[in-house]
Order: sequence, then structure tokens, then C-alpha cells
Amino acid sequence: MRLSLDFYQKDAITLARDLLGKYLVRNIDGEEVIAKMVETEAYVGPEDKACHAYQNKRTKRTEAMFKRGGYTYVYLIYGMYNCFNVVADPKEKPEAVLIRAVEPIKGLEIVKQNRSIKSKRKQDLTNGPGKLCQALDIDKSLNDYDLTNGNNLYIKDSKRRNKGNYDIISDRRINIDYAEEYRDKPWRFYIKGNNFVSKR
DNA sequence: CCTGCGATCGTCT
DNA sequence: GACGATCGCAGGA
Repeated sequence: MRLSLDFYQKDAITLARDLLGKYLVRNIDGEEVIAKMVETEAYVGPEDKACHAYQNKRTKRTEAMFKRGGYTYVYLIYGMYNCFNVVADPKEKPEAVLIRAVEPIKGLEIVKQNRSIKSKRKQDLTNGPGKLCQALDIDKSLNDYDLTNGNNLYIKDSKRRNKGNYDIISDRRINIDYAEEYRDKPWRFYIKGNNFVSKR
């Protein structure tokens, strides 16, 4: 079942944990790709020096983070890759969860097409924030997109019985050395033992 | 296995 | 004008 509005109205750290194991669903020209989210990072609003909305910095780019939970925040990084975030919290609280890695569940052929790589290791298809955006064809056209309404992109519960009963590891976030005392906050979360996690 | 490096461009100063 | 919530490749151990 698609996650409802209230699921997202919580702080980014809680949401980052709760999103693990949930299914990200992407419709590309009628073809469905489904991927399980296995690694996330919380970006915790005005206080967090690693967050784009640090000190409530409000620009065209960060505007989506100020939406209520359940919207997307997608931005271009290093001129060539996209990063996909799920906005948390009620309106005006700029917190979001970066999806760092997913595990393909359905539509593997499409994923392989979207990712033309030499590596034959399956995990290299989606074990990174830029990689999974390529794999699921997520770019800025899906920024500021309502995950609770649209059909192009949404999140659903896995039907499995393991309702979030994963062993969850928390660790430092990746590549935010500039964030001073927030650099080492344990706000990255991943499913223990999962092969698609980008870094352990 | 690991480290270093270049690619590439929208966004903000 | 500078830079980045990254990636893939090359080269060495």
C-alpha cells in the first residue's frame, strides 16, 4: 500500500529509519521499476551545517525542503548526477532524507539499460545516490513532486511480514567534511548485511 | 583491495 | 568565479 501523508510528518531522523525496507516505485512510460530502500541519511534542518537549508537558507533550490513531508527534493550535484530526497516534517520545517542506496526488486532490465556500466556486480547498479537516480531515471523534473499523489513516483510498504524489523546500523554521513561539529553525527542509516549499501 | 583524479554545470556569492 | 550530500577509471599493492 502506498504510504499516506501522515507517514511523512515526522522528523528526518525518524523518517530515515522508517523508510528503510520500504519500496520506491517509479513508472517510466508505463513500465514499473521497484526498488527497496536500504540506506538513507537525515538532513536535519536549520541547525544542521550539512543541510542545504542550514539557518533556514531559502533559495530556489532549497524551496522544496520547506514543503510538508511527502514531497521530493531532487538536485543536481557535481554537474552530472542527481540526488533524491524525501522531505520530512510539516510545512516550513526544512528537513529531508537522502536516499543513498536501493536494491532492485522489479524492472531489473530497465535498470540495466539506464545504467550502462562495465561492472557485472549487481550492487554497482544502485549502491549510491547518483547511481540510483540514473537507474530509476530520476532527475530535476521530479523535484518538488508529491509522493502521496502522483503515479510517476511514490513509496509503498513492502507486503512482507518484516514490517521494519531489520537490524539497522547508524553511522556517520558521507562526504560532508565541511559540516564541522555536524560532520560526525550518526545520521546515516542502513540495513545490516545488505549488499547494496554504498559504504560500511 | 585501496587511493587519486578528472568530468561537468546549475546554483549561489 | 567557485564549488559540490558523486562516479568510474587507472594504477599500485
